[in-house]
Amino acid sequence: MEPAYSQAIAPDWLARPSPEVAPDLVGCTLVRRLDAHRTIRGLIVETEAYAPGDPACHAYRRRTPRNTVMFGPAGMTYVYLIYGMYHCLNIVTDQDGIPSAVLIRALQLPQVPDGLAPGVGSKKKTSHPNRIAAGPGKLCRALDIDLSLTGRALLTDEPLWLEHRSEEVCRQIEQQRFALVQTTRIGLSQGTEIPWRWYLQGSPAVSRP
DNA sequence: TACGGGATCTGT
DNA sequence: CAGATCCCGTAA
Repeated sequence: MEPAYSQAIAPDWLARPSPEVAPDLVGCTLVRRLDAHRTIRGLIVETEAYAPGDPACHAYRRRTPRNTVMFGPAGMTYVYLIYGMYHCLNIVTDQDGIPSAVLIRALQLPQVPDGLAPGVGSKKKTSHPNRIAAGPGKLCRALDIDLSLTGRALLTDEPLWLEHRSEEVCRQIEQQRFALVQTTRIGLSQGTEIPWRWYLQGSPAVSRP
C-alpha cells in the first residue's frame, strides 16, 4: 500500500506568494523519478523566494522565452542554465499571471544515488554523501535535472514532484529541534538585502550555513 | 547579429 | 580568487 507521504503536493498549496511558500517547502521532500526502477527522494533543507518587484527575479523586467513558465500557474518546474554548466530548479508559485518562484537550493539525501553523483567530471575525492546536493547546481547534477525538465507539472506521473513534511519532520520543527533560519539570498548582484532565503539550521546539506 | 553577464562550483 | 562554459536578454 502507498504510504501517505507519497501524495504529491497540490498546485493550490503552492498558489501563494513565494516568500510564504519558500519557508513552508523546507522540510518537504523532492522526488525525482529517473525511470521505472529508480526514484530519488531528498529532504529540502534550503530555499529562496523570487517575486514581482524583486530586482533579482528573472521575470523582473518582462516576460521572455526563458522565464515564461514563471508567469503561469503554480505547481510547475522552472529550470534554467547558469554559468554555462549548472542547472537550477525552481518551483513556480502564486496565482496565474504573477511571476514568482522558489529556488530549491539544497537537499539532504538518504543515500548516494547510484551512478549519478558526483557527476560526469568525477574528481579524486568523493565528496561527503550529505553534501552531494548541497547547492542548487549540485542538486540538479545529483538528480540529473536539466533544461528538458523545465515547464513540467509536479505530479507523480512526471519526473519530479513534491511531498509534504512527514509527521516526524513536523514534530522536529515544532519542537525546535530544527530551527528554520531566515537570511539574505546568495550569489546576487541586486536585491541582496532582501531576506528571502531559508534553511534548516544544523543540516549538513545546507549550501552555506 | 553581436555582445556580455549570470539565482554556481571547484581547485589554487 | 580565477576559470570553466553557454544560453539568453538586451542593444544595435
